[in-house]
Amino acid sequence: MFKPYNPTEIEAKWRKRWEEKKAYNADLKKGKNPYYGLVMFPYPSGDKLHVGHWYNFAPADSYFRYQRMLGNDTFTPMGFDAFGLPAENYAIKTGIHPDASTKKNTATMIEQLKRMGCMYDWEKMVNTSQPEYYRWTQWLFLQMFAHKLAYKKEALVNWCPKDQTVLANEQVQNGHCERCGSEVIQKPLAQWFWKITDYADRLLDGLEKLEWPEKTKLMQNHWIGRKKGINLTYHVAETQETIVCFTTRPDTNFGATFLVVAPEHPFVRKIMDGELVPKDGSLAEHVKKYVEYAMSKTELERQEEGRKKTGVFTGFYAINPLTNRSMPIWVSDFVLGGFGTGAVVGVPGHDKRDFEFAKEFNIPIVRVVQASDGDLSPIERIEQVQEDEGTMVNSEFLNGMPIMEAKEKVMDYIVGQGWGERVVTYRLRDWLISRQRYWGAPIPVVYDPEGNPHPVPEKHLPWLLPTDVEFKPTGKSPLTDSKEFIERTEKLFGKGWTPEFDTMDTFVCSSFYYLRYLMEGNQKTFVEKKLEDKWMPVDMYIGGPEHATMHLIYARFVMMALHDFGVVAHEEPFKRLIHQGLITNQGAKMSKSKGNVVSPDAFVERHGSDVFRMFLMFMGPFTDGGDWSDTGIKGVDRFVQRAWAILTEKSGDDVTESAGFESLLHRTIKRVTDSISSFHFNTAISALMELLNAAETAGQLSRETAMICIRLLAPLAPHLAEELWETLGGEGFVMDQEWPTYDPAQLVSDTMTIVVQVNGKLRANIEVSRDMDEAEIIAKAKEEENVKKFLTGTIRKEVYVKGRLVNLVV
RNA sequence: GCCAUGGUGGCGGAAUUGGUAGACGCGCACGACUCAAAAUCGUGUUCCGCAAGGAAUGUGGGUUCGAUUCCCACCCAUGGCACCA
Repeated sequence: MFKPYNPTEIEAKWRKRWEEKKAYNADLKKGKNPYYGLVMFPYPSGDKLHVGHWYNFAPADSYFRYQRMLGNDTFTPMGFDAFGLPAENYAIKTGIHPDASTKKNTATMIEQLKRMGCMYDWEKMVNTSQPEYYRWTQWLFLQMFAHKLAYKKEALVNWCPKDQTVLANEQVQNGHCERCGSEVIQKPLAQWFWKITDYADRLLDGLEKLEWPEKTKLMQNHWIGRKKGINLTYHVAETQETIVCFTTRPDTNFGATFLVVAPEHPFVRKIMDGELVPKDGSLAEHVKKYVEYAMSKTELERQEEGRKKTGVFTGFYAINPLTNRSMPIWVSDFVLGGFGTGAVVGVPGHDKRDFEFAKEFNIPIVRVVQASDGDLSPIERIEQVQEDEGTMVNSEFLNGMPIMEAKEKVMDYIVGQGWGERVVTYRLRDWLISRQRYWGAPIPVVYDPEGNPHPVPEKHLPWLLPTDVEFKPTGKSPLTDSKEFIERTEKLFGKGWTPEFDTMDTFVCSSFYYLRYLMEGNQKTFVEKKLEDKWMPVDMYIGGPEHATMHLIYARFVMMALHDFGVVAHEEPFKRLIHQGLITNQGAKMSKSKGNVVSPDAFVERHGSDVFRMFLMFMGPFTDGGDWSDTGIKGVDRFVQRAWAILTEKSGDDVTESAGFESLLHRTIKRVTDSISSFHFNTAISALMELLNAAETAGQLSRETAMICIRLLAPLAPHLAEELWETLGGEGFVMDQEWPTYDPAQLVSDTMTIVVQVNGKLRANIEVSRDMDEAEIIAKAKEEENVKKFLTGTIRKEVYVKGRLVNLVV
């Protein structure tokens, strides 16, 4: 009596068996072919798991199951990135302690994750908010401190005067507080930094060896932003002053006609203070007025003004050493005080911003690069500004050289003359790790009565996060409230000693979690070297593209630093990386605040986990994502039921398939293999659907073929595959079986279909045997009725593509 | 503005060393089963046309016997960066 497939009952049965047999618990010491498959660990939000999580985790699991069937000892751990702002905000709103809400949320999420049927090794779970984890976050800080990679300095933070709190960049919208709308101000605060800039070159050069999406590598490249250029020193005429300008294009310096300094530049300060007086005294007043105006502008006002250039002449001139030309010195806010040297040399013929500025204030424009089309006319319109390529003109000894060659030549010359020095600049800035927040790992630092920082000795770790704290914003770090924290510090270090009240950025917690998974019961060291050597780097890391820069740069930096400290053997944490696409709902990212979060629970309840995860994979390529819609889930449900029916009811030992079917089976093995290994689960599923359709037409399957089909299905529908495997008498778990291989000889058939075109238009299909030669095939093609009909006039050309088509041109 | 990625039926999507565009699935239509409905199964389904045939992969051009695929220009969408010298 045929029984339809009942997912609820059967999925529960297999999950129980997997757990009993510890099928997913990797023996980190024994594994011979280590394969470390990792998905970015989730934040345990109150929204529970949504469809987006499933879209990320389930296909990743299918990929790792496939790796396991290829014979790898796969290790796929899971954990929680549990510190962070949402739990703290929730606490402010409801009074529920972040630790309580986090624990509740993680418990729920673990249950949900287990229902997915993923092969996570829960014995190795980590939770960054627990002392046994964050002691290592603090240990990392101590290492950074000991190796002089941690330092304290004043930095500006986004400050909301009404809410009395520091805001993250994402909480600032157009210069205003996201919650109350007040204007956000920049407030200086002494904070801890990690010197990621020391690693800028290595972070950049290391990208080459990584098998990451090119897009992601490019983003990191821009983020680090290495620029090679020169600091050129200009003398200010009739004074003892000099102004240093950074430029990456010294080759165009014969075309320099002005200098611009930022309003914050010391030279401007001297004019305002009356230390330097221009010949025309009234100019000093103008400078003063302009600087006041520029400094008062808010971010918002600057944006509104767009790109229109403003500025004033200072009354002073700089001398270009190359040409001896006097160049007027201007002040303008398009030059940034904090970048480069805070002064730029204006070459309006070959830089668009300089051009706009020169046009605005009638400064001469000189052409020193000939356009690639040979244009040598004066530059009058912005389209003529030649920025990228060309040949030098009007530049004495550089004339006739391509710009790259001229650049090297002129730099050597300038350095030789002592007018400047080569420098490399980076866009990357040091990592500010201090947060004036409660829900994070306390920075393990204490201050002596004189205010000097001292690291908390390792024996006092974990340096516990106090619990006697109010979460209400007061304008200070919440830990300032804790009596216990202050008493603890005085008791351990002495009277007058105070703890650091800031906590660490959660990106610190997530910068090394992949090492903490490799614990194997060991909690005594940060990471066991043998295991690290064996399992790292992560073979495949899967997560969202929003982490392309921050998390993925911080993790690389930390790994490199740990390597230099002698803690780990490898320098790069993630060998291969792929980003899943984003699932939106009505075009928007799913979030509780927008109220568009789709829960997977009802679908899983109704169709089972296998159907739901396959449906997500069938939607389209994994890297694409898409807008959520449940239309079509029925098709996958039907597929599962039909697969169950055919494989259990219509397979037998005494069946022999047709040659055509056997060939299809081998082509399917190839297609499924290729699809899964390139994360195109959608085409893997459609290939299996086609095979099933053919099997239905054939009526019966041999047992051998059925067992191949089940193995192909196993990574995609793990529960169903186990049940089928058992029903058909397979030994052990199907996920422990070998992945099927195909016979290349089966991929080609004896006959082939040749397409016949006349003038490029399809007119007929002919079946020919594989051994027919070109002349025979063309002759056969010409005999087709529908071909003859269109062969009017003489044949001018006959094209034959082997095994594919004939095209007759008349 | 710059950089990156993409644009294919009613819908999700498939197909690229240039060679039958629309696989697979959804939806829809018709039919079978049913008192009926659901479920299931079968047939059809890019558009225009009764048909023969023609048109069609964002738009316009180009290369080619042949272009979704290569080249040029443009439009649109998404993501990232943004006065970075």
